[in-house]
Amino acid sequence: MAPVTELTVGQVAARSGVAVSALHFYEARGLIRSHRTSGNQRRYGRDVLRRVAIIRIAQEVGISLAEIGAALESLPEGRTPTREDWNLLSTAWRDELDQKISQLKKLRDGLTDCIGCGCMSIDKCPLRNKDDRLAREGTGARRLIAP
Amino acid sequence: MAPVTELTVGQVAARSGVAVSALHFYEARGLIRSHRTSGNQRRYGRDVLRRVAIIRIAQEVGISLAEIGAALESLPEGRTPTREDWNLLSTAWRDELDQKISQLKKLRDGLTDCIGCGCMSIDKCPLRNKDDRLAREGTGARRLIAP
DNA sequence: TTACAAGCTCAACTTAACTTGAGGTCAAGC
DNA sequence: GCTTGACCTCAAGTTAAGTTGAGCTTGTAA
Repeated sequence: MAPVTELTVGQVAARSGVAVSALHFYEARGLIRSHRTSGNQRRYGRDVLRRVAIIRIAQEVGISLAEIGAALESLPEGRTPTREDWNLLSTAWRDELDQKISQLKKLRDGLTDCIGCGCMSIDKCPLRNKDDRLAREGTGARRLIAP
Repeated sequence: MAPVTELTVGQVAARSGVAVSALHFYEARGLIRSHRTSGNQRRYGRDVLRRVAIIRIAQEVGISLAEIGAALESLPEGRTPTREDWNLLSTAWRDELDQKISQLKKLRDGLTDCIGCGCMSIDKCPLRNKDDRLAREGTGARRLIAP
C-alpha cells in the first residue's frame, strides 16, 4: 500500500473543504506543492493541509493570494513547519494584521473613535489615517479642495 | 455661493481617497446616494464621507460590497447617523466581525492554537471549525477518507 | 479485464470590484 | 463669450480568484 502520509488531490479537497480546482489553482500559483506519481497524479504531504488552512483563513480576513504566497515562502517545503517557522510567518504579517484587527474592532464597536470626528478633516480622522500611504505616494491627488 | 455642506464628486474623491469612478460605482450599487444639480451633476451631503470611510474599512477586512450595502441600509439616508445608528450597524455585523477578529489573532499569534493539532483531524482543528457551515451543508463532501 | 470514479491539461467562462475611453455637457475665470 | 477643467453616460476592458467543460488517462474493485 501507498504510505498513509501521501494524500491525493481529492483527499486534500475533502479534508480541507477546498475544491479540487482551487487546489490546482493554488499549486499553479505556487502556494502549495505536490509531487507526481508515475501516472502523473498529484500526491501531497500532510503539511499541505496546514498550508491550505492558512490560505483560507488569511483570505477570509482579506489578504490576497499574492500576499499569502509571499508569506508562505517563509515556511519550509518538505518538512513540517516548526513553531519558529510559524512565528516568522506571523511576524512578517504582524503590522498588517494588527492594522486589520484594529479596523475590525472599530467596526465592531460602532466606529466610536470616528463618531466625533465628523470625517471632515482627512488629516485627523482615525479611519483615514490608515491610508496615509496614499497621501505619501505624492501624486498630489489627495489635496484638500482649498489649498 | 453654494452651501458649504454640498460636495461635488471630485471633492468627495479628494477627501475620501476614493476614485471618482469608484464613487459612481458605489452609487450605482446603492451604497451611497446623491442628488443632482439642474445641470445633472452629483452633489453629496457630508455624511457620504463617513459612509465611504466605512465602505473602505469594511472592504479592507474582507467584507464584500454586497454585505456592506446590506448593512448600510440600517443607516439613515439624509441625516447624520447617531451613535444608535452605528451600533445597529455594528451589531448586525458583530458575529462575523468577532469571527474575523479571532481568525486574525490566530494568524498574528502564529496560529498557536493549531500548532499542536496536526491538522489531521478536520473535526477537531480549531482552524477548520469556523467552516462547520460547510460540514452542515450536508453534501457529504467533507467525509474523512476511511469511513 | 473491464467499468467507471478519480485524475490530468488547457481553454473558456464567471463574479466582484473597479478603471478606461469615447463622446458630449457644465461652469468659472479671463 | 470662450476656453478649460470637472462632470455626465455608457460600453468595454482589467485583475483576482476560481469554476466549468471537453477530451483523454489512471487505478481499483467486481
